[in-house]
Amino acid sequence: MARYDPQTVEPRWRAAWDEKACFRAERDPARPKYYVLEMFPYPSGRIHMGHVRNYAMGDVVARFKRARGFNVLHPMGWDAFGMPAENAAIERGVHPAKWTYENIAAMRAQLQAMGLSLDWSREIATCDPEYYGRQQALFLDMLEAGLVYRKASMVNWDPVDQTVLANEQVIDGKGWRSGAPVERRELTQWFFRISAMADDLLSAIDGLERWPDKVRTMQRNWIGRSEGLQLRFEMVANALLPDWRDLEVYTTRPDTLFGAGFCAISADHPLARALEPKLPGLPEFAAECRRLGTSEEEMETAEKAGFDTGLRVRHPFDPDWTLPVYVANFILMDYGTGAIFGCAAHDQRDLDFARKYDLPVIPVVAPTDADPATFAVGDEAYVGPGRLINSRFLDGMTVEEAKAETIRRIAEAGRGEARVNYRLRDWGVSRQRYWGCPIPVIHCRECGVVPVPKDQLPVRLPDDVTFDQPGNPLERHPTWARCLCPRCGGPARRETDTMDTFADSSWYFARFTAPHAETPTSAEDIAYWMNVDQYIGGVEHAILHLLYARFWCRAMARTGHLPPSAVEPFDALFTQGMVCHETYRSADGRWLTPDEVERSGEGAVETATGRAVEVGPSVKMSKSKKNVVDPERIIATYGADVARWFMLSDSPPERDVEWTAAGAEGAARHIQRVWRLVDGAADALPGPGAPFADDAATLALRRATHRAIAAVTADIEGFAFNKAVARLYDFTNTLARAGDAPGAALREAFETYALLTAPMTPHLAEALWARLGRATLVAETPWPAADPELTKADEIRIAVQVNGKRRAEIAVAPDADNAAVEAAALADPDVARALGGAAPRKVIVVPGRIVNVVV
RNA sequence: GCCCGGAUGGUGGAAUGGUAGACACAGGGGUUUCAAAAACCCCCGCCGCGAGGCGUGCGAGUUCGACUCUCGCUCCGGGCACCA
Repeated sequence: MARYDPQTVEPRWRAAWDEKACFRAERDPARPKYYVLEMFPYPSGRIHMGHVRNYAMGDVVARFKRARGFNVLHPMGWDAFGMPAENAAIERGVHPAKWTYENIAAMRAQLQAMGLSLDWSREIATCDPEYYGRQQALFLDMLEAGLVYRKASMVNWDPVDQTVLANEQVIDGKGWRSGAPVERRELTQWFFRISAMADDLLSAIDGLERWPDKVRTMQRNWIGRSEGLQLRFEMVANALLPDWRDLEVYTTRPDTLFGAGFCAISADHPLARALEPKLPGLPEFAAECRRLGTSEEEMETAEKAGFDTGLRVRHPFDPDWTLPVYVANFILMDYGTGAIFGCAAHDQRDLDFARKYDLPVIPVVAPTDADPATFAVGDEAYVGPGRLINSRFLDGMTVEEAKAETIRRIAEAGRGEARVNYRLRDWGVSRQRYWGCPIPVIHCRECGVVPVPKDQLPVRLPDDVTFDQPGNPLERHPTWARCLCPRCGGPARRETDTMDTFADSSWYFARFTAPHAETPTSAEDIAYWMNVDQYIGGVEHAILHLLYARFWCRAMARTGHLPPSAVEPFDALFTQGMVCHETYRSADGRWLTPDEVERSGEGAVETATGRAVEVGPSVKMSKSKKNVVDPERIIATYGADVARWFMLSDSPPERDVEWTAAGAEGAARHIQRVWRLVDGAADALPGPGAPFADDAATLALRRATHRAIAAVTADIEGFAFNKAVARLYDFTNTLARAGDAPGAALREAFETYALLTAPMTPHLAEALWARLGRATLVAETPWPAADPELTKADEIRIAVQVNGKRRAEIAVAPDADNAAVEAAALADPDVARALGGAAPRKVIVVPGRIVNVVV
C-alpha cells in the first residue's frame, strides 16, 4: 500500500488537465455560461494565505459549476501598477517593470501549483500596454462624453522630498521617508464625474440582491444622500471684505436654525482665503489646518479648533441677531458649501466646538418625555426626535415639520432653497507617479488640453527613467513629455500624471471576456460572458473598488463599450474574511515568525535561543508583525490540496480564519486517510455499473452516500464551504466503518466521495477516481445527483420540552400527525415524571421539530 | 470621530425562533508495537458522587420556547476617498 505522495501525484493531474485544456473557456451560445471571478492580486512577489483562501473559494465555485454543466469562465490576471514597484525602484534600484514582471512570474508559478481551474490563456497584466492602451481609449471616450474634467484639489505634499504622498505615506503628519511635516497643497488634477451618477449608483443598490447587506449599507452611507437646506446668511458690513454680501451654508438640520450659535468655514473656503492676508494670526491658523493632511479620519479625530474672524452674519429670521464666523479645522471644503452654521445643542462636533470657545448652547429640540422649560444639554448633544422649543414660530412642531417649515420660509424670503446633497465626491484619478497608466492628453500653449488621437495610442511609459531623486520621473524625463500638439502642430507637453490604479481594476473583468481584442471590449464576448455571476474578494474593497467599478461600467455603457445590461457588472458578490495567525514577540521586543518559534503547551520559546516568547493575539497575517505562513512552503510540505482543504474548513468563508500548524497537519492526515481507505478497498470492488444488492447494509450505505450528495451540494451552493468540508469528514467516517458493505454500494460511495471532494481537493479526487479504475477525469465528470428516495428519513427523533426545558426525546414517523406526536410525548415516562402529575395547560407541537408541554 | 461587521467549550466552529456544542483541532485513556511514528477504538462545556443545576461577550425586553428578534452597553476587527 503506497502512501499518498502529493509531490508526485499533484503535478501529474495538473498536467492531465492542461493536456486536455479542461479549463479553457470558449464562447458557446448553446451552453449556459457561468463567470466566476476572484479579485485579481497585486503582484507583490509571493502569494499569501489570503490569496490561497480567496482562490480556493473561487475554484470550488468554478469546478462545481463546471460539473453542473455550465460553460465556466474563470480567469486570472495582475493588478500590476502601483506604488510598491516604485518603492522597490527607489530602495533597491530595480526598474518597476522588471520587478513587476519577475513578481508576476513567481506568483503565477505559485498559483499554478495550487491546481486552480483557471484559463491562463486569458491572463492580463494592467501594466501591459496591451491593457493600459485600451484603458487610455476608454479615458478619451469618457473625456469626450464629459465624464472627466480637471479642477484644483488638495494633495499631501512633502516639502523636503518635493513629492506628493499617499495617505499611507503620511505617518503622524510627517512624510514617511523625509520625516518632514506634511502640508496640504493644491494641484490641478483630473477627476471622474462620479457624483453626477450618485443618484443612479444609490438607487441601483436596491437591485444588487445577491450582494451582502453590509456592503450595500456601506455603499449607501458612502454615497450619503441627504436632503437639506442651502441657505445664504447675510454678512454684516465690514471693512475687511466690503464686497462679500453672503455666506452660503448647507445644513441637514434646518429645524435647528434658532439654535444656531456660530458659523464655521473651512480653511480652504474662498472667504477664508480672502481673509488670510488681512487678518493677523489667520495665516498661521490656516497653515495649522493644512498640516492635517487630506484624510477625513485625520480631520475628524483632530481636536476641534477654530479662529474667530471677527466677521458676523445675520440670522435670517432676525436681523438684530448676529452670529460669529469662525474658520474651523473640521469643516471639509469638499462637502456641501464648505461652510456650516453650528447648532451646539444638537450636533456633537458643534457642541465640542462651542464648549471650547464659550459659544451659546441653545436647545431647540426637546425629547417628548422631557420638560421643555428645563431641558438642557450637557456634554452630550441631543440628536434624537422631539418637539421644537425656543424657536418662535416653530415651537411645538416635530423635527420633520420644523425642517419643512424652515425651508418654506427661507425660500419665501429668497435666502435659500431645499437641496439634495451627496457625501460622495468626484473621483480624483491624477497620480504624480511613474508606474501607472499615462493619462492620454497633451497640453498645448495655444490649444489648451488636447486629447491624444486614438491612432497614437498607447501612450507608452518610457523605459529609461531614474528613481535617484524624489518627484515624478515622467515630469523630469528629458524627452518623453515633449511632443507636438495634435491640433496645431506646435510644441506641446504630455500630461505627466498617471491614473489611480483603481481605474485599472474598474474594468479588468470586462477585458477578461476578450483579453486580446483590438478594442477595449468585444460586443459578442461581452454579450455572452457578462456579467460576472460570482465575484469573490476581501471586504476591505467593499466601498472604493466596487463603487468605482460600478461607476466605470456606467461610463463604459455611455461611451458604447458595454451594453446597458452590464452597468452592474457583478451579479453576486461574496466577501471573504482574512487569514490570521497568532503573533510572537521575543523578550527584547522583536517580532518572530512562526518558523522561529516552538509552541509548547501554554507557552512558546524561540527555537534559536530557547528563551520564552510572548504569544500575542491572532491577527491578520502581515509582514510588519511577521505572523505569516508562506503558502509555498505549505504546498511543498503537504501539497496544494491540504492548503486548499484547510483554508476551506472550520471557519465560515465570510469570517476570519486562523492558520494553525495543527490544523494543517489535521488536513494532511485526513487526505492520507481517504487515500488509504480507497486504496485498500479498490481492488476488491466490482466494476462500475454492478447492480446493488437488496439488503439492509446496501440501503444504509446508499442512504449515507445520497445524504452526503444532497448536503454537500446545498452547502457549496450556499457558500458554506466549511459545512461542506464537515459533511465530507462525516462521510469519511461512514466510509471507514463500511469496510464490509456490499461492493456495489461501496463503489458508489467511494466514487461519490471522489466527485464531492473534487471542488476542494481536485488532485486527490483525480487520484481516487483513477484508483477506482476510471479512465476519465473527474474534471470532466458531471456532479452526482442525490436520489430523493434515499435521502428521506424513515424515523425522526424529536425533543420534548416541559415549560421550555428539554426533558425527553421520542422517536416518531416523519409523517406522524400532531395528535399522535402529542400522545407519544405525554406517554413518555420522563415527561410524566417532569410533569409530576400536573395537567398540561397547552401542548405545542412543531411538526418534525419539537413538542413543548406547558403547565 | 463617522460608517459597517463580529463575539458560542481549551481552540476553529454547527444550530429555517424549536434537543446548544455537528464536524474538526488540541487534550486524556486504551489497542497495536521491542520501541517510536503511523493507524484504530473510547472520553472530552462548566459545577455536582448523583439526582440535577448552570451555560452562546454584558444588562434588559418580546415569546410556550431566544445563539437566533428588539433596545442599551463592552471588547475586537474592516473602511474613511493617494495602500491594494
